[in-house]
Amino acid sequence: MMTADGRHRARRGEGDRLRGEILAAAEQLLIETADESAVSIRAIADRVGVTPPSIYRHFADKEALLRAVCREVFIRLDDTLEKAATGATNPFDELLRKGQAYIQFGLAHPENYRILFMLKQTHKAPPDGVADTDLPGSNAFLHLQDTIQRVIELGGPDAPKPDAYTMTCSVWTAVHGITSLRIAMPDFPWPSIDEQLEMVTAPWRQAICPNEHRQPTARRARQRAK
Amino acid sequence: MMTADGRHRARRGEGDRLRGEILAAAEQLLIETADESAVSIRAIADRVGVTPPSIYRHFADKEALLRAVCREVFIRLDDTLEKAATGATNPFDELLRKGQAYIQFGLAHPENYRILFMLKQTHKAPPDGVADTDLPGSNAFLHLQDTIQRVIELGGPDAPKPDAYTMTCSVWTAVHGITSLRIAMPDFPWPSIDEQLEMVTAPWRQAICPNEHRQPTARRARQRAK
DNA sequence: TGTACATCAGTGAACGCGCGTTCACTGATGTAC
DNA sequence: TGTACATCAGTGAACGCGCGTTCACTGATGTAC
Repeated sequence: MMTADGRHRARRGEGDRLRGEILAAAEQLLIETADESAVSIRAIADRVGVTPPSIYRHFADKEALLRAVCREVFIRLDDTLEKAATGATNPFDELLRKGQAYIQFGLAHPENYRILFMLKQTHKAPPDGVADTDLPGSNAFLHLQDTIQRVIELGGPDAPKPDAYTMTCSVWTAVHGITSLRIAMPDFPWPSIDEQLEMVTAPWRQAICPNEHRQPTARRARQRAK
Repeated sequence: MMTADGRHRARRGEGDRLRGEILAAAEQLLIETADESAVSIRAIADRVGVTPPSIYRHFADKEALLRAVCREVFIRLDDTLEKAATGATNPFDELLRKGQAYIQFGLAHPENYRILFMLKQTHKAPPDGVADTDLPGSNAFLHLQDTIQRVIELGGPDAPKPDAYTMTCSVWTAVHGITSLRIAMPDFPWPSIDEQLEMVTAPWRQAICPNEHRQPTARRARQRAK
């Protein structure tokens, strides 16, 4: 028997092939249509070239499928942030790079970002019996907390020592604010992202690294790169 | 002829009565069900005690209805912020109060907040021929910009003088981040809102009012209130 | 004051649609003899 | 090497559902004479 569009069906051991194609198609649809409601079981099946019921051989229901998509996107987000961090010259620089990468990731894949952080958390609920810490989303968070811990330790003995966890939440919250508001209101006359990041971080830089001179972000980054 | 649930229908001049009831029902449904998809023409009509087609005598289509709901919510948000500002002892205090009120407003009416700032901007597009500045949403923004202008002027001659518009966007973005991430992920172990606000504003307070002593927000507020 | 009439707010039935999901099935693939 | 058989990935048809919207209508309200 052939698949609807002429592909041969998966062999015995290849059950995961279609599974992967389904996930890829779901993500593709999210990106292309930029419309969560366009991502239906039927549309996904269509895109893969398969009939809707065959989805159910790989996912219990739509909910489980979306949960799997979230998992993929979380992993990709974490990867992106970690890659962005390599090559940083110091923890503060690393934090800045991660922030920029986070925003760029969200703006480049707005509907993916949307299902992670702008919808009800249903899709993100762990399947029964899986601890929160096993979720790929928390990896990105823990990695960020790492960076921030090092930023805090960077400060001189007189610098304020905020709680790393609270500060991680605040940083996340800040970049999420920039990202999600732009996704929701792309037509608003936003200032440039660099301006916004500079405005948010400038006094922090001052407070945490009080012995450095205040300079525009971009200039500092360029100087460090030398 | 009587309405479906026994109310008398509106008299000639009272066309706006049902209109108002429809808007109220739509908002009620958003709040109660906390589920945008539960707000259908049919559900709204049911709630009002009227048949679905009668909605169309008051709104061209569902889109127009949601636009009207947004308008109402924007007005209420602006009111809430302005009320929160009265009684502030200085511009910085005013800004803080507005920030707190904004977050509380969002958390108290999460689905209302959601349709304003977490969905695609379709509902918020002005009807043809209406300038952006006529939208009630921009009132709240302009009022906030006012406050921030005064905060900036509060700083001594040596304090940094950031651009008021950019800074307004940043403040909005910051409180939106706190609000929307909590709405999307209510089960995350967030720090307290006060902690988060303090963490975001502390270095700013330092930078803008460098001649004041740094103190925890709450303590300062209490002292001022005396 | 009484009557004929126009208005128009709201009705009731129906439309076509796309959705998630189910069910019994088919037939290519792999395996045992 | 050839054949009978079990497996199970994917099919095709159908389900019931709630949705937004349309249409011709009804009958209470207000008005003109």
